[in-house]
Amino acid sequence: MQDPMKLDDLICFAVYTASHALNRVYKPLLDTLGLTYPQYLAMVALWEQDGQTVGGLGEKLFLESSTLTPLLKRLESAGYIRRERSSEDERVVVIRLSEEGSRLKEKAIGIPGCIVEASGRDAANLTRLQAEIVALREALNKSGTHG
Amino acid sequence: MQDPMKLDDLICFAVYTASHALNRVYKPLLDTLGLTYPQYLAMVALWEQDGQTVGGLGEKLFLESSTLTPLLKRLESAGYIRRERSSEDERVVVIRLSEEGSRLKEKAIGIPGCIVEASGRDAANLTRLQAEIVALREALNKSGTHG
DNA sequence: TCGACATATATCGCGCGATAAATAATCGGA
DNA sequence: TCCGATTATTTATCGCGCGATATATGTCGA
Repeated sequence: MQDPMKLDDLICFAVYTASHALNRVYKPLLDTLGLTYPQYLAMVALWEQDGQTVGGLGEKLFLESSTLTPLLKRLESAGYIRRERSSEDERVVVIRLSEEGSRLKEKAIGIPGCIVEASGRDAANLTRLQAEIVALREALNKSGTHG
Repeated sequence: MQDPMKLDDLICFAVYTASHALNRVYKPLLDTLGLTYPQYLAMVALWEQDGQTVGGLGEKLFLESSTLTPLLKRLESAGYIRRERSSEDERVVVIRLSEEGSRLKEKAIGIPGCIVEASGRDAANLTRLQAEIVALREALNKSGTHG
């Protein structure tokens, strides 16, 4: 039997380094928008559906509110979003895109295409891989909650 | 044509969240070893081949010396490694496992199996996915160096 | 042998991300 | 009305990751 502890055979190492590689491709693109990678993902979530709550965003992005709150504050001080307490339920904070935040989507619209190109694969191939990675994520998340 | 800006369709989002999911599975396991995730990967690289240089490790792990040096210093102060300047070339720093660092492998040996189990897949399936993710990483890295 | 350039690592500064734990405010039901 | 649950914020801590720069050493050629 082979050594189970080979770096290049670890799925975690593959994902870890792929994540960095993606980050490096994204960085120059996101720099022009003044966004970090997680901030970009939060903006994508908001472009998709404006007016989400902090908790709702956290569920989508798999982030805790203690991570999200400072991140959202940075987006607010950058002028891309507003944070408003809901009048119906004062515990809840609703995130709304500002004009500038909405407009930013136009500048970002080409980014996913750049990534597809950099991946050197066609869209269908990438979609299939993406679905497999999501399945892995789901299995891992499930294993955590079960014990 | 569909909106290219859907969160759940972005490969980057899949990788980003899968990386987090992995991290959460690893965390309790690594806590018992006193290692962080990147530190664990550095140790795996060293268990595989002791006596590597800082630069060599950086190439394997895709990390700059400005990231690696502090990380290795933390491993050194934890007592897992030693950092020794090469006598042949005084510019080079060679990393060697301490006794304790070598022994740590025994405590870590079960971890990859835990991850496989948490993934809910058989080893062959996981190996195939892992290879695909590596291929993605390689393509992305290549795209960066080419321009 | 000297000087210019290359290489290997370290240092510094920066900001962010992530977590845990404590706090506060609010909601809703018994 | 009170108590547990929910939602978000705050605080403190830590490490990662990068770019730019510094330092020391090595190398090669004139």
